[in-house]
Amino acid sequence: MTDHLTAPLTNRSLPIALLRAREKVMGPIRAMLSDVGVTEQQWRVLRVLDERGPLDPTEIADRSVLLLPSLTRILQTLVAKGLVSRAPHPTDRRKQVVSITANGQQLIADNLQQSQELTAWLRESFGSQKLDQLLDLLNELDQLDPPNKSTPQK
Amino acid sequence: MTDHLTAPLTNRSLPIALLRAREKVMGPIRAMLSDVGVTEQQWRVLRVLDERGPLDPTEIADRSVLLLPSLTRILQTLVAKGLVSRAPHPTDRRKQVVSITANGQQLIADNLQQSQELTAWLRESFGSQKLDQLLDLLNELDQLDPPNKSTPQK
DNA sequence: CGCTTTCTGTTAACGTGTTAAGTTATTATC
DNA sequence: GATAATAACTTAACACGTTAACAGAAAGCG
Repeated sequence: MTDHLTAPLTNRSLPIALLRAREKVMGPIRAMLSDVGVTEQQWRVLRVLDERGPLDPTEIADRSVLLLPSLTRILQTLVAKGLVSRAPHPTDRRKQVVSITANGQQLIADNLQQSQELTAWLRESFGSQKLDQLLDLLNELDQLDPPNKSTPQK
Repeated sequence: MTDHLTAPLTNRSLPIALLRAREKVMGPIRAMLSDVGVTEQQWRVLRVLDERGPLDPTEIADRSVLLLPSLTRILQTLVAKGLVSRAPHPTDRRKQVVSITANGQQLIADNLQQSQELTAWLRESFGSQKLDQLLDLLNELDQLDPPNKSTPQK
């Protein structure tokens, strides 16, 4: 075995800690969603569209934390399921406008309560204050600039 | 659009915040690993084996936060690359013993410094104290029991 | 001992993550 | 205003995530 005097042990690794935490909170949510027949990612897209109204794919991808190639496939699935619809953008023919359908809204309405119960469970068992603290730290972390591999100076 | 008076906005959702944070810290690491020709998951497996010595697949999966079916494929790849080796378990013929090879150790040695630099960057730019606080919160979150879908009372 | 149950790992199938390349449409430049 | 960048997707290819089904081996039990 190599010498690890200076190697951060994997159990104190932020990437792994983030993975485990995500695993913990997503487990119950996935269970709920599988009953409805949508994946976690499809649910995120529906939620975003329901929250913000019609959007173009690029903005959907950004808000639901998906890459465009993934979103392309997901939208195809959601259209096939009749949960969203697409229309050409009025002025820019490269773009599309994606909207949630009535069926999509219904799916959300049908599961929102259970979703909120899971959120409430988390807030109770973990502690409201600590949860907010955690969210603040994560959001703050997200504001960081990635390490400069020769700072883009265009 | 549906009424969202009670729906937690996605930008205050813990699962999404965890995703974004993970994205932030993994970006630079992925860049480093792609130069070496191993994926993030393969790197995790190698790190674990290097840290703890030979292990059976189940424990590797647990420690590197992978599901067994994924690990099965990853180990096949790593064996093919000559970075790990497998041997039958001495007493339990269901099990295997997976070890990192000299090449695997060399790969880690070659990249450990850069990996640590990324960790150091994170600690500096985010703040050592906040990083520890974040890790503590995440680990604590991981200790929670999932919501009781009829508490397992065997 | 024979049989069921549990454990360990694999395979299969489908959806997503990630990178690279390709298409069509818009914008910038000379 | 033709041409070279850019932008908004899409497609393709490969790896992983997730669930379910499966095969072999060990444990529990009658």
